[in-house]
Amino acid sequence: MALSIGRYDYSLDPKNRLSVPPKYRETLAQEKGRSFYLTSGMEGCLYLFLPSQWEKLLADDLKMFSLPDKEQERAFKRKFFSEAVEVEPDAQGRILVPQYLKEHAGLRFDVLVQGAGNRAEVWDAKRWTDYEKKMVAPAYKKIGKSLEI
Amino acid sequence: MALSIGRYDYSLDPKNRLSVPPKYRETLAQEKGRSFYLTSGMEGCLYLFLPSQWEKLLADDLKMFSLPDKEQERAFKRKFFSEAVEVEPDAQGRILVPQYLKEHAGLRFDVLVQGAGNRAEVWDAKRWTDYEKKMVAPAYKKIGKSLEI
DNA sequence: TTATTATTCACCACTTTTCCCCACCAGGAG
DNA sequence: CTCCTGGTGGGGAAAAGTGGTGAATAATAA
Repeated sequence: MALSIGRYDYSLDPKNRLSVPPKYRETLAQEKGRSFYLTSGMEGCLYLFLPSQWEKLLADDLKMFSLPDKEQERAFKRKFFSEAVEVEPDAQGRILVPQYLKEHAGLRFDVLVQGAGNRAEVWDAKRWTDYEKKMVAPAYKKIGKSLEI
Repeated sequence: MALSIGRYDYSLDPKNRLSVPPKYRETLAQEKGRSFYLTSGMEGCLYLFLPSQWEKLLADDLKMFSLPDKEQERAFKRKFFSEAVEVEPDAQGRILVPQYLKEHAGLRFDVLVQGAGNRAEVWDAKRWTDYEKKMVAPAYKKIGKSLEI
């Protein structure tokens, strides 16, 4: 399965359109579906999945949906499915970001699209730099002691 | 089978007509039946099924409803099925919400139609935000920690 | 039964939003 | 320089959301 890597700078235009890196679009063209799956992510970003990545997520990770407490399970599913959308790039390779996801990620004008392995992530530029300073750098230093690579 | 995802804002008009998202209507058009199935749901919302989703519910021998207490199970099934209606969208893509279901979900003017996997759900806007604060956020926090995403 | 009132539903109409397409500009390669 | 690719902006056609009217049907009263 295709791995999402790399970092790309884009701008979100007044119509909430966001360019997707050509490499991702190429990969998309080789897959069955024609749309990405966009949804809210942790730490205030958005997750962007290829169809194959999305399928895998549903098949593997979400087994944990089955919990003893069905009430909580419903609550989690509601958030998960309601915030996800299918987004098909236009002829220029741009996807449309729904208003509620734009707000979730605090997207303004400068936006980052970056690979994160089994998905890509969409970040507001400022939010990313803040997050990197506060979380990524310290964590990198700390967990380095127990990582093999 | 079609997975219901995404979030859409609509208004319930004075005649209790409610728009259905175009994507759901497209899917409906590709299925055998021409009607959705609408009934009362848990936590004060309404469930909206595509024909295929509804069929699956019945085909799985109704195991979704299974409870330790069989009398309670019967009681719940009775409510679920007696309150279910077939609703066919009109030329503008709106369905008619029966008065008793409107009351069950406390629908006022601002209404949400959102995907929940094996169904879509109809929520009063205010009721959803309250539910999200009280139930969704805690569940997400709890379950999210163990998820890889 | 008939007349009258209420309700439903198909159709029409208006406004806003969406989205498809074209155009422009910048940077890099040939 | 010229061609090509990729990012960005905008205009206009089409679709979507919403409200309303009137005919057909049902319900009720005389």
